[in-house]
Amino acid sequence: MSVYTEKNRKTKQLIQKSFMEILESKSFESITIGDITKTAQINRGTFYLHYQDKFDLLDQIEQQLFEDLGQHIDELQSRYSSTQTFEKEQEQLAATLFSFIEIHAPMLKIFLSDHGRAGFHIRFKNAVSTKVRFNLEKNESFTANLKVPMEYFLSFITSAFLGLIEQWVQNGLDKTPQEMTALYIDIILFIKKR
Amino acid sequence: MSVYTEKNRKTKQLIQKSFMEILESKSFESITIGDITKTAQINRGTFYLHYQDKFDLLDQIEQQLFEDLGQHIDELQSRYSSTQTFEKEQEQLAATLFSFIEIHAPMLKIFLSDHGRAGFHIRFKNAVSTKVRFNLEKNESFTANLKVPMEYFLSFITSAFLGLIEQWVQNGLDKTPQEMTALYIDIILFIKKR
DNA sequence: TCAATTTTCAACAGGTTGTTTAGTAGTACG
DNA sequence: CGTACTACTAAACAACCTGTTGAAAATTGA
Repeated sequence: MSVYTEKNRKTKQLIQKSFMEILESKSFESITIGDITKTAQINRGTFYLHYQDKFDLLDQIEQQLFEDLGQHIDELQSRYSSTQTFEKEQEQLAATLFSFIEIHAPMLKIFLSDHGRAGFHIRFKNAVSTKVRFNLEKNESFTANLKVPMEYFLSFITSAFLGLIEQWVQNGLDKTPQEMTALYIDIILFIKKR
Repeated sequence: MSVYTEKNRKTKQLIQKSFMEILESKSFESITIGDITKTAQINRGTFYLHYQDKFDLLDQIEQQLFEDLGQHIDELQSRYSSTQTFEKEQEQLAATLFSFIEIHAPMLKIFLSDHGRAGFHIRFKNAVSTKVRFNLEKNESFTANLKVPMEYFLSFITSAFLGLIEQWVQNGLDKTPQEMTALYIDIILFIKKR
């Protein structure tokens, strides 16, 4: 029984790996099921035994990514929560995000590019927003002093963060996650000083 | 002669209008040339007399949008340049951008959503970045004090701006461009005070 | 060995693409 | 007026991709 499950899992993984491979040189729009199964060296019909279509395939990869992201952040929260200042915690959150990005950089580079699927940056932003919102709302003085609607502030700050990520990934990860965190703090300080 | 040119122009416009119309209820990926020509009530072959394919069609609409954006900003620059402080000028630039967005909101709402084409937000960001960079580099004290690479700062700030735009458009333009400018300033002030 | 499961193979109808060829309607101009 | 030009139409074409099917083959379990 579990050998069947294992075989099933391996084929799905093979399909995903081949798919991501092709995605580096071809846009999602122009990739056909035939392209994928040819690379994976499996029958075209086999693809349909595992996925409804190529949208379903991408959906599942995306969902896995967002789940991983959530878990990565939750782990941090439970470890360091309330053992340090609010500012330090924000910094820690930033560092966690950057290290997550580093791990998944090849995938993110594609998904954020024009080879990916429309709207990914929005879905990614929402996934991050949920976590950031939770973190910010823990601090009462923060929410009390915020004069603008939370949704606008969240969209502002997570997009800004995503901007750094995009530049970083586009530059081929020219910095370490620690350097990126420092860079992020430097920008905030620069804005404060002006 | 000009009657031919005019007819040609009108057909292209009809195709573009029909295309944008369909794009509200169907994603770019799933739209066929047949969908477009059926809505426009023209022969399918006629489409190919004006565009290479649906990618070419979207490219031309996008390019027009970015040209308009550039012109909109350039106009502002030539009118108010150097007659006010750097900060006021930045504020003016923000206001100009928000008013441009308001005009093109229906199109932007689609292009930034999952009905659009992958990578649009990057291309849009680049178009805005070019203009913002020009504006920032005019101020020597600004560039002198900036410790982080300009590309990272630009990506950070234009993405943040794009985040506000996305939220605004998604909220169905619940504010005026003036209110959005004020909101933008409030966020900057909030970050400074903390 | 026999049954269950996964994958393969070939074929199918239906749809989309981009091109072509021939024909129609309107316009320009000597 | 008549000829040439232009935009568009209509229909057909091969090539390709889709998602599904039915039967067979290969792998694994008991």
